Formats: sequence, C-alpha cells, structure tokens
Amino acid sequence: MNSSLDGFDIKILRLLQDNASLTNQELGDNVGLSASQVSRRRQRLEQEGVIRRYKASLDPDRLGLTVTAYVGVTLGAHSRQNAKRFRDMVVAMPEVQEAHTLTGDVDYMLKVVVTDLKALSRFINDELLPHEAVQNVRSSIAMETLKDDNLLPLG
Amino acid sequence: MNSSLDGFDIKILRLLQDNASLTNQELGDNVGLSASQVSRRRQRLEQEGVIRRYKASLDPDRLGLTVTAYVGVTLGAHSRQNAKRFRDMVVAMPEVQEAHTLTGDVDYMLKVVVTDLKALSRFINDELLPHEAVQNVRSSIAMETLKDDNLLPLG
DNA sequence: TAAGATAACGCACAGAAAGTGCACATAAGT
DNA sequence: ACTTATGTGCACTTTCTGTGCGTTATCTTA
Repeated sequence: MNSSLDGFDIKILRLLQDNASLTNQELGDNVGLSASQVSRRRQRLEQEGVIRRYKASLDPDRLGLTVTAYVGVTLGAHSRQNAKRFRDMVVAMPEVQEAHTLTGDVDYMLKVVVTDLKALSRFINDELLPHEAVQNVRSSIAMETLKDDNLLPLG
Repeated sequence: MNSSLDGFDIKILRLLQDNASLTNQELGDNVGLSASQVSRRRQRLEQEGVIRRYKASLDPDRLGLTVTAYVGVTLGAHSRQNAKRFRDMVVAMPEVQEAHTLTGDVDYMLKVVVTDLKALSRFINDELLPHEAVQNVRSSIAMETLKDDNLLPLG
C-alpha cells in the first residue's frame, strides 16, 4: 500500500524540492532512470501525498516585503474558545507565513513578513494585541537572511 | 527596465506561489489573459528574479521528519571570524531550513527539522554547542503546525 | 533450485503544454 | 495627427508528459 521510498524516490524528491522545473528526462538522466519511469514515480509520490504541491518561490525584496520577524505570542487565560479563535485568526492572516504551537512558556511562534517596520508595528499593535486571548507578544526582527529555502533533509 | 508589476502580474504570482502546476491556459482563464501572454509574463518575472524558482513541497511526516524546532543561538565573543564560520556551518547543515540573524539579545534564529527528539538533541549538543563561537542555545519545539506554507502576502 | 507470479523497466507513440513569430490594438510621447 | 512603445491574441512548432506494451528483473513458493 504505502510502499516505502527507495533510492530513486529519494533522489527524485531531493532534486524536485530544489528545482521543480526539471523535466522527467532531466530527472531521469540524473538518477539513472527513463523519463517514463520518473513520470510514474512522480505520479505515485503525488498521489501518496509525499509531494504535496508545487509552488513558485518568490523574492520578497522584489515585492517590497523587506521585513521578516519571528513573533512569539503568549496567551492569557487558556480557555479553549479563545485559543481556537486565535488560531483561526492567525491562520487567516496573509502576513503570517508560518504558525506553530510551542512547548514551554511561549504558546505560539509566528513567522511574519511585511513591507516595513511600520507595518510590523501595526500588525502587532492593531491585529495581534487587541485579541482578547493574547497576553504578551515578543517579536524579533530578522536582520539578515542566511537561508530560507525550507528544503527538507532527505536520506 | 525593472518595470513594476501590474494587476495581472500580481494575480499570476499569487496563483503560482500557491500552485505552480497550473498551466498557462488555466492561469489565463483565471486572470483574463491568453496563455501566450501568461507565458511571456512568466518569462519576464522569472528573468527579473521575482520568481526565483519552482519547488516541490514535501510532507515532512511522510518522510519521517516529525520534529520541527526553533533554535535561538547566542554567540560569545563577537569576533568576525567566528561569526563567519558559524554562518557557513549553519547554512551547510541540511537540518536547517531557515537561518536569520536577529536584532536583540539572541544572535541567530534557526528553524530545524529532524526525525525525532533524539536527533534534535544530538543536533544541538553535537553540532551546535561544540562550535567555539556558540555561547548559548535555546530551543523551542513546535508541537502543532498551524500553517507552514510560506506564501508571501501580495497586493 | 526451478517455475510461476509480481513488480519495475525502457521504448514508442499520442495527447497536451510551452513558447515564438506575426499582425493588430492600445496607449504615450512629440 | 503621427510615430513609437508596449501589450495582446492567434497560429504554429517544439518540447514535455503520460500511457500501452513487450521485456527484464525480483520475489515467492513448491
């Protein structure tokens, strides 16, 4: 059923998450397989959900998005309703690229991308803090991005 | 030269970063343009660097990568050599998906993905802490991922 | 080990998508 | 109003994808 991945699959995945523009022929040349076989393996990987989707990776700077920040949020009363509503709100916010619940004293970690510091300030003060569930917000601004590729370690 | 983006471009980018499998025809239908025009606009956006690449987005769980953590690193002596070497090391580490320098007391923020807690412990204790530049490491484990799509807010 | 079954493979072909030349339209500048 | 730039759709060529099919390899069981 959910057959585990062999070496070919791993190699194909590694290449594809780095560059999904590669043709099946190019992938095949790299891993030692024919284009048709690569096609079949890709179909299988997509159907099994190993490959979730294909995305275009855009350059934030060229889109005027100059500020990335990590925002830690601590909720006050840990009532279920409030937490649920907070999560729904956060997930729906376009500025939020990533959102996780954490272990430890901080409840949520958000990765936020906005046009400038003013927008970050507005985001925190006008959108986050007014929510009744939020007790405390601590943000850290990313000065320099060293790596942002979000490639998973395979093999 | 670097012509700014019009409404068509924005719409195309928005669709593509969410689903790069859409054909030019489908994109055109969505934004009200012919396939050939979408093709030309995409070429331009790729050449200008607005679109950096296309990537396959994989499911970490199905690859046995169950633990995501945010790791804050504080360096000791702020010597340039050490900082440079630390950065090079971090960028080369496959477990590190994202790496930023921060404002404030913590110098670096890393997003790390590994197979399990044991691997996280090993990563921190055997790879990060032994580096001579590192003074302190504080990690926070992501329990639940609410959002992880890394889509930029456009328009 | 031999025989049959199952899975994986490459090749060839058909359908689909991408990208370019070209003629027309629309907007901008002189 | 005329000229130039840029943008557009259509038609066509090239490239890519995906499937049918016969063959090879691997696994199972007697």
